[in-house]
Amino acid sequence: MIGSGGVQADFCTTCTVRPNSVCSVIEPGDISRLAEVAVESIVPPGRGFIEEGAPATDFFNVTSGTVKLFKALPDGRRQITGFAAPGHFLGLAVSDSYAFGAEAVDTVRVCRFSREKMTELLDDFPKLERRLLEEASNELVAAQNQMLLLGRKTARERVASFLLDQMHAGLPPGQDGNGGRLHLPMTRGDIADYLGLTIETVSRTLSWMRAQGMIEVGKGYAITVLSVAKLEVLAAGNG
Amino acid sequence: MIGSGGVQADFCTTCTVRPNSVCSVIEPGDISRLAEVAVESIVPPGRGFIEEGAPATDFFNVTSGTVKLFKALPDGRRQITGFAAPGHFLGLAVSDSYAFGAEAVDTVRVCRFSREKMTELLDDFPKLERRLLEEASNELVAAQNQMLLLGRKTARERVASFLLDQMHAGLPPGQDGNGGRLHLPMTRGDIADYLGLTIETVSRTLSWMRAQGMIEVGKGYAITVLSVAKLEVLAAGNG
DNA sequence: GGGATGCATTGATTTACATCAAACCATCTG
DNA sequence: CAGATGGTTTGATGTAAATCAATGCATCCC
Repeated sequence: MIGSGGVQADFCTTCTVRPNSVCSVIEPGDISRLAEVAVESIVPPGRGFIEEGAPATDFFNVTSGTVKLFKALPDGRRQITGFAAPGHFLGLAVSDSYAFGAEAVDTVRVCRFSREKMTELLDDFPKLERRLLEEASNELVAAQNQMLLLGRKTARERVASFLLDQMHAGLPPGQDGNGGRLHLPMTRGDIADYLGLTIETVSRTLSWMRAQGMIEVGKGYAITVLSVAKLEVLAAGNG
Repeated sequence: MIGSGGVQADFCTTCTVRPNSVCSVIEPGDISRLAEVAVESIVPPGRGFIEEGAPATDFFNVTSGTVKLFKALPDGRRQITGFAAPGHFLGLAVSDSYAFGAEAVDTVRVCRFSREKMTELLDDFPKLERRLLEEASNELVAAQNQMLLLGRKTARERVASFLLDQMHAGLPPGQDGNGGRLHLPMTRGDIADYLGLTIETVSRTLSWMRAQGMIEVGKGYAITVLSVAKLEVLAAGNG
């Protein structure tokens, strides 16, 4: 385990109030059970807290910030398999070692559980197991979409799909956020590693979209989507 | 639902004896419960039985043969997200429509459950839910590996990884099958759609591997792996 | 202020793979 | 048997994206 340090609170307080968090399915009366197993950690930007291949000792529940999950090849090539937002659950491995690494993009708060105690919890709270199955199913759908993207979409289609995904991410379905304003805490390098492209191609594609009047690229990590329709045409494989 | 026809038996008989099948976690005394909800279908080669986007009415458990799962873009580009072998579970969608299509590669036998009755089963048999969670976790790991392959590996690395995966597929871990002999029921087109390549590139890569003495390409669907070591070097990103 | 440092952007060139095209070789069918 | 069909292989050419290479532009720190 890398970066197991970081500030630690006595108890995972935030995740009991987050909707969709793992802890939120526990009945209020049983919260004390949770206090025995859950510890909150604050992970600074860039710090890794799950190392690919290391013994899988803990489960995590993200309560704030953004986490990048990735796999790497021996020569350093990296594929980011997903960005985990608050409510997301990490470390659901059947194997006894982690199949992926995890690193904080910005400042991240996670709720940490030991795996063996988690097993006990699962036995006692069937709702929790149902919730995990639901989460895993959703991730599977996302993974299949990403395979289609990585295997068959062009660079422009990938970036368009990514921006559209980011607009809907973390929002209840059927809501379009705040007028296309996106924050995107990750670097161009992270986006490239997520989309199976290079930094240069991501940058060029964003520049091209700006020239087409589809987006505005602001300072820092701000991007504003000006035309969802144009991006949707692109992402679907037309345009 | 496409191709919902096909020969149907009164009851899913094969899946109760298959290790790792969904039915196998049901206690023998409760098999009668299962008989109420499970129906076996035989699906001929090339026939689709799950249509992407159609209402998700059923769950399936593959009991023999090989199924290809795929997603498609409007213009016809296709990505095969996985091949489902016996024991595999299909249709675990949270949404009310299927996120992918499924089609028989060779002759396939599936055990079909209605989703609403499946929900009742889940309530009554906690073991079943545990088994599904395990299955979903394994698929998630496979999906992450595939994302690394699609996003970051070269054509040679992809084909090498595929052949190695196929050698271990369906076997208990730590067993190397029958001397490198592989059957591969799918066409070059299927392999291409699975690896994010074209038919021609798959064919050329296999020819190259033959020329390198790594494999033998037999008639029909037979491929023999002559040097696992060479393939492993390739798949890891060296060579 | 004046380097460093760490992203991001833009341009020139290369290349791995796709595309286009032609055989090849089974199996099937009238 | 001839011809059609569907998958596979091999070759010639094209191109989208990678690579190589500057330059820009913040923030940080001495």
